Amino acid sequence: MRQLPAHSDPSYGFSTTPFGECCIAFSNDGICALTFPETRESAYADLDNRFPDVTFKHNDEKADRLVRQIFEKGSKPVLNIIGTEFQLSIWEALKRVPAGKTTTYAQIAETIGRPKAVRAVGTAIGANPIAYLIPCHRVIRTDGTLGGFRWGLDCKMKMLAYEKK
DNA sequence: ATAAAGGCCACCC
DNA sequence: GGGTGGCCTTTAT
Repeated sequence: MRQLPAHSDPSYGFSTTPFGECCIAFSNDGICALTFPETRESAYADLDNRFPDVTFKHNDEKADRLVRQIFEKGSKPVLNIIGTEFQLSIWEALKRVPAGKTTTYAQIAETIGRPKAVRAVGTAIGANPIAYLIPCHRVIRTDGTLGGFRWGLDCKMKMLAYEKK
């Protein structure tokens, strides 16, 4: 699996979104993480766990600039997505789900040509490193119920309502 | 190498 | 509504 190069000026910072405070991590290669942690400590832990060999510089100013671009201007910044082949195929499929629409875990499994891997699809979606920009909140269960969400079903509902017209 | 844990689903009650 | 068995990947022993 590809790693985040240490020479690419990895940084992170906190900022405010319509869904609460987020932690965003980025480097010269693009955004590598966007999370909605309960506490800052858990945000650090999350980053450290995902990129054990990388030390990030604190830069709230740049973080804030990025967050404004995303949530105020609606632009789609460059992403630097790091994961296994299986995960990448799923996260790419997620990016093709338009805002305001939902899909199901089973449909994603179908899309990537692994119709039986539904359970694994759920796990991989849960491991999505870049919340919102990789729209894991648009995936619900086949029976129409919400399914799970890493940062709480509340947050998932807010995101869906926000996109629903 | 192997076990255990998942943001699931279909099927039963 | 709740419980079981099967499915597949990832992570931690």
